[in-house]
Amino acid sequence: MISFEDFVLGDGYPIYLQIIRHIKQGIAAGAIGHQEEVPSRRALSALLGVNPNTIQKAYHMLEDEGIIVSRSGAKSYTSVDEDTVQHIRRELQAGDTAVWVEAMKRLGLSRDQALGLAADLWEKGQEN
Amino acid sequence: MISFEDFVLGDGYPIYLQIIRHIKQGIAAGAIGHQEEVPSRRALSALLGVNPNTIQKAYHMLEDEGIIVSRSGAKSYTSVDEDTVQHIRRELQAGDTAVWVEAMKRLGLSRDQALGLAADLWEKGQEN
DNA sequence: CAAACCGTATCAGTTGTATAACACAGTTCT
DNA sequence: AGAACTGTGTTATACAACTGATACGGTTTG
Repeated sequence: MISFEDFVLGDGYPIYLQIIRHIKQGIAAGAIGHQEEVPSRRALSALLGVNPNTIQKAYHMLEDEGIIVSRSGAKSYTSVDEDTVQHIRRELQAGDTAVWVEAMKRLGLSRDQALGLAADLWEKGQEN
Repeated sequence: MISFEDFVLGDGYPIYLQIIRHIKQGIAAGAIGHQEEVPSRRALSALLGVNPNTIQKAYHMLEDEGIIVSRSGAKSYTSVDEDTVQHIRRELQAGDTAVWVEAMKRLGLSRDQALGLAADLWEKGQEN
């Protein structure tokens, strides 16, 4: 069963996109595997305090990407082969990093200044 | 006069927040100084192809932060002392970097893996 | 079988963002 | 003084995101 323990609702960003991202992150990090049970729409909506429709929207889009398989009436499961994992991993890693690099460049930082700042902030948080 | 040449409207992110960010980035990078003229609401709305009310909302919030000074009827100017510049610089640099570091940690990357990925992507773009 | 769950669908309502069309008063400049 | 700008404010409209409530039929389990 996929866990939503460390999941906290962000501010302005659409909830359904946050959920999609959370699951993709879990897959990329290896915390979520193949044929793993997904929380039901109702259960997750109750846990997060959001509307079931919002969860449905997120799951539906994940199903369009082939990451989730749903059968009417039954529980939903993940469906991630090795190619999918690699694809998601590249998508998230390279995407986020490119955005950050662009932001740092626009702020006028040099490569080493930016990397130094990141290295400093890495230690401030816990773990890794 | 503040330039909006290299400014392109993004996809889903609110336009008024993009405008606020663009001006703050210019100040943090040193491209925008003190007592610099800000494009009029009407002129900028025509240039970007958005509604004047959207520009007004962005300028109004910048005025609340003390970054812009507006006198009814006259042109608007920036108002940024050294403390403000430092504050904005920290806000943008540390904020973006903290978000990126958190994302990389959640993806299961080590510090060196993340920094290596960033260093690679830094070269791919132009300049700096 | 029957209860309890599940996915799926529809409807109306609220909020935030953006558009559109104005109006009014203060300023700058010729 | 008068024209052309400026900032400011109002109202109505549109759309996407999210909420709230409800319903239907399929699956699972005791």
